[in-house]
Amino acid sequence: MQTTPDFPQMLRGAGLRVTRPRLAVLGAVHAHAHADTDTVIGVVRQGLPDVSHQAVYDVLRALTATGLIRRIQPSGSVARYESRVGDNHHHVVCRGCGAIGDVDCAVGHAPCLLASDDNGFAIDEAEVIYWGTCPDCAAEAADAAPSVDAAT
Amino acid sequence: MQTTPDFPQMLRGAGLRVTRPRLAVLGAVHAHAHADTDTVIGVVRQGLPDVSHQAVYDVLRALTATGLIRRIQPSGSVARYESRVGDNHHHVVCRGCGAIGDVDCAVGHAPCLLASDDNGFAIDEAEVIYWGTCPDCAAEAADAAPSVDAAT
DNA sequence: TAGTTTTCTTGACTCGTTCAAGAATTGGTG
DNA sequence: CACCAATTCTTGAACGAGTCAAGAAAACTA
Repeated sequence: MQTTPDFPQMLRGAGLRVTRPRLAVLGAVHAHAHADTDTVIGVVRQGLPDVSHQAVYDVLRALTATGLIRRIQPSGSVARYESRVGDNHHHVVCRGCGAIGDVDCAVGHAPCLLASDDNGFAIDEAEVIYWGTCPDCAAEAADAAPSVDAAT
Repeated sequence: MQTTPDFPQMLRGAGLRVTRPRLAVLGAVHAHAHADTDTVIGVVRQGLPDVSHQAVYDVLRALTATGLIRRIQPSGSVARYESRVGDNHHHVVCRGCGAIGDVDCAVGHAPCLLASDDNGFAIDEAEVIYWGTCPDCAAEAADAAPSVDAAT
């Protein structure tokens, strides 16, 4: 675990100018996995109170385009960002609260890249989303309905 | 291939009232796979010109909730609907034009349901989206840049 | 340090979708 | 066949994430 990623170096390496908003956004995404845009704006403004939301949108797009961060967006959710890139991992999403967790690729390396019939598409990535219920929501549901009977 | 699915029967079976907007929406989704809401509205209005967009939204939600149709929404796309349900198939999405194709589950039956580490989530579905380039967009790209050189 | 280009600020705006209240329709019952 | 209650549809407004556009500010280059 790198305790202090060299953000300026990362930006330069991606061909991007090093600016304070960009450092702040990059830092925010590294510190808060799966944060949505609003959360990123909030975190960024803790250090740079006057950053415009537009700047954050621009930066997030630039970072995503250069591969420094990854954008994920499960159905029914707003855009979220994470700093784990290049390792082809996937996500579990809770149907109840929308919580997201990381999941390493299940079947070895790049299993799903082999579709049974690719319709002539040139496939370059397989994105997997596991839908389910997180422990918290499961406990809540069990609490509300402990079992089939036992209700007044 | 069923040429004439019994839509009224399907609605009743799902515990829904049989109304003209619902029959029209169900028919539209069956006739146009992966259509977005706007397309569905357009198709529905060919037969029922005065249906409100709100009714279509309501019906699509009701049909999705009862499992008669499925809603898919790749990142950066609006909501789309399809009538293939219950067979756990997946999708290829073109990065260029957003075209969607169906893909049968690659590794047997329910492969991806086994995540390497489920974070304590109770997983009930694995959704796979293959990202790539459709034949049309590939041809267009090849046309614009036939090879590395050969440009003036 | 000056110049050029990229990036950020400000403010308005779009689009898909949802909310709310009342009118119309459906399916069941006498 | 007529009536009733519940559901569904119409109308019209509203919301929120994200985008567009123009000018000011900052970052790299020489």
